[in-house]
Amino acid sequence: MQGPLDNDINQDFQDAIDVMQRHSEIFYYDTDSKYIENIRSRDSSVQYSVSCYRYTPHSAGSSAAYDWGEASSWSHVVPEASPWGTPEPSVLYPIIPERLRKGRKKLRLYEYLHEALHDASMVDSIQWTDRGTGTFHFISKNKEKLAECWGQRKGNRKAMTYQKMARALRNYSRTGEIVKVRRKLTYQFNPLILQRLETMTASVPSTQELIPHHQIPEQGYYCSAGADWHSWYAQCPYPAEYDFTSALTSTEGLKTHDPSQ
DNA sequence: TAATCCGGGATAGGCA
DNA sequence: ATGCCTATCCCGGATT
Repeated sequence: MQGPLDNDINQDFQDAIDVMQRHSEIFYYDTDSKYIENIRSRDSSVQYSVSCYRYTPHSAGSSAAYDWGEASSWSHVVPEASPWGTPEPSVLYPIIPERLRKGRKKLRLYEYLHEALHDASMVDSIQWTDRGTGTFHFISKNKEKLAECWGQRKGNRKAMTYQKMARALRNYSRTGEIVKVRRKLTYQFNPLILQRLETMTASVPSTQELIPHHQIPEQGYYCSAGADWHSWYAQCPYPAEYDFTSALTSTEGLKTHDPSQ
């Protein structure tokens, strides 16, 4: 349940992020075992803010794959020197560098969209409509850019288009992972999926980490996915089919009951 | 009327 | 080799 106060806090918090995004350029890149995140202010009077994270494999010395669900793999460290004192990184990675994903199942579209929703460079393509309910929308003008990025991320030979990406999104309405909202270019995450994505996001560096913790409301955006179940359930095309118990415990996608069983 | 968006069948490709 | 799952392709209808 989200009260008016929560909404006010969330709105203020979102406003703050919007201001940051408007006045800053946020870049990510990684070195050997470190992931460096920068907010470079467009206002020269404001100093850069830098966050640096060290990725620590659990079995030292081995080539252990990055454990997506393991929060302790990342630790916040103080960078030895400002990355801006070093040559500009030639490659800027998306929020989750693809090469850190090895050993993990293929990136799902809804995971990518969730990433994009936290990616300042994608704010002109996709935005939260209501983060608390997991509702988001594409920006008509730039939605193709997001689709192209998705296609590139997948390594497709042919260019991805919004048409094709939206078709994949509609497939999710069958599994309940994402449903279409009766509003143009607007979709909604399943609350359980959103909760899981938010949990994963919280274990990986994000722009949220750049905000001093004492300034983050305890029930901030990242925790507000506690989810408007009723509104989501109303959108669900096959509500009777969802197995919420297994969905809560499963690490995979939502399962559906086979009526024939 | 054209452009855009949406829905869905068919199929390719990866994976267990 | 097979079946399942997901993404992609493509077309037609609805909406703006």
